[in-house]
Amino acid sequence: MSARRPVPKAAIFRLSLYLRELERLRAETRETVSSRELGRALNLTDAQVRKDLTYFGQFGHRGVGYRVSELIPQLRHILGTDRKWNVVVLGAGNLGRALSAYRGFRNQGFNIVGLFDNDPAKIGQDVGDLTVESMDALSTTVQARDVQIAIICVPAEAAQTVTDLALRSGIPGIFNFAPVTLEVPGSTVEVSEDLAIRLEQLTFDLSKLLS
Amino acid sequence: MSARRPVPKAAIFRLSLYLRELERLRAETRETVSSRELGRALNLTDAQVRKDLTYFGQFGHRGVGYRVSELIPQLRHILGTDRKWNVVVLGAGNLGRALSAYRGFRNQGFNIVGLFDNDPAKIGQDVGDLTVESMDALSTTVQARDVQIAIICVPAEAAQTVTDLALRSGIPGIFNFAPVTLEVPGSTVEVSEDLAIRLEQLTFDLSKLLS
DNA sequence: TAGATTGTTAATCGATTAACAATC
DNA sequence: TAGATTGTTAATCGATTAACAATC
Repeated sequence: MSARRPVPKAAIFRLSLYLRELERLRAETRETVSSRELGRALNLTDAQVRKDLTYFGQFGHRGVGYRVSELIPQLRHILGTDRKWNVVVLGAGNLGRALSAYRGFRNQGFNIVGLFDNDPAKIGQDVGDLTVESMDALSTTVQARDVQIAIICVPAEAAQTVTDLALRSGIPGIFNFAPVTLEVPGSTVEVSEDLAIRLEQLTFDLSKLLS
Repeated sequence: MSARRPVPKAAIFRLSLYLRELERLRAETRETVSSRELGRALNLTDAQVRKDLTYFGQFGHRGVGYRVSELIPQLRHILGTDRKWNVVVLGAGNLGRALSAYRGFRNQGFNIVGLFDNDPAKIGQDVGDLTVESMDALSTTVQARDVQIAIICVPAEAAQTVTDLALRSGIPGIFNFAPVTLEVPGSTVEVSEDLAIRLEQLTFDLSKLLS
């Protein structure tokens, strides 16, 4: 393992954008694409595209560009989406139920294998092809179904408790939608998404625009 | 208007985190908070907290810290959440229906005033206190209900078309959940959120952790 | 070959952190 | 007053961009 210079977090994000665009190009049966063209489609410079890719290897062909069908599996491998991930959704409110059924996840190799809630009124309800289970059953399910990711969709007050439960159950990855900063140990991975905050990024610009 | 040094985009995002944390502190009836403490709660340095705030003014009190009930309205004003925003949701699939009913938005001053879809089978359906309307009715609604924001929840293929329709209808702000890079004129504001990509940021780290 | 385009180094730009005088 | 903590400048760090030799 070489002493790897650190890869900017923003570069990882762009890798996903490249992959998304490449899959679009493949659907159009495009065979190659240059860094210039890829950048143009995503509002990035060609230098940025090449730099991001070379953090991980040499994927291009001088004078030619990048072969679409060659680069796609490479990016998938880097991003870890060349395999299946088993996911549980914790919290069966509006958002939890929607994400459980979201095709955007299922298409990308994420299997939603369980939906959990503490509310007795919700337990037993069917949501798509899932049935809401009790949080108490989480630990058993994680072992039985080899779960790697928990999507947290409970209210802010419950998020840390539910996260702790998920981690104790052996789930290493947390995708948090609750509007709270979670404390997780370094041996686990956490990504947070606060949709209201994202909307505030919009209103910040909008306020200036409309004033 | 002074020649304002540019504010990092990341700083705007953190402003929202400060606001969220301050509201939590206020619920606990805390009166003041220091930059050190605020940073600790959010995994940031105290210098970062102070720097971010001073992009917009002098809100603190030397020797004391920041008064919670004083800073909250200041941040709300900066972020544009000291007013109501009227929002329509375009696309009444799983995600669109969930976001239409999402309390996390409603609580923050976002009024969802319409839910639209092109599918005749969906038009007329009730979703919470909304009824799905035809996309054709969008333009009329925007004028009647003074809409500033459209949340795009249609499939990738339809997103640009629906966005163009929203912009033509006079909506200046686009919050896009479709997995596609939109083209919008500079006179409008756009924020994109690809949930599958966010999940890939998690699997990138997770792959390394589990290998 | 000539033209195109990568991979990579060096230069630039921007954001974060450290340090400390101001001051409550 | 002494202790705490801000606001701000300067130093550091990191990320982006420009430039170009390598090469298909």
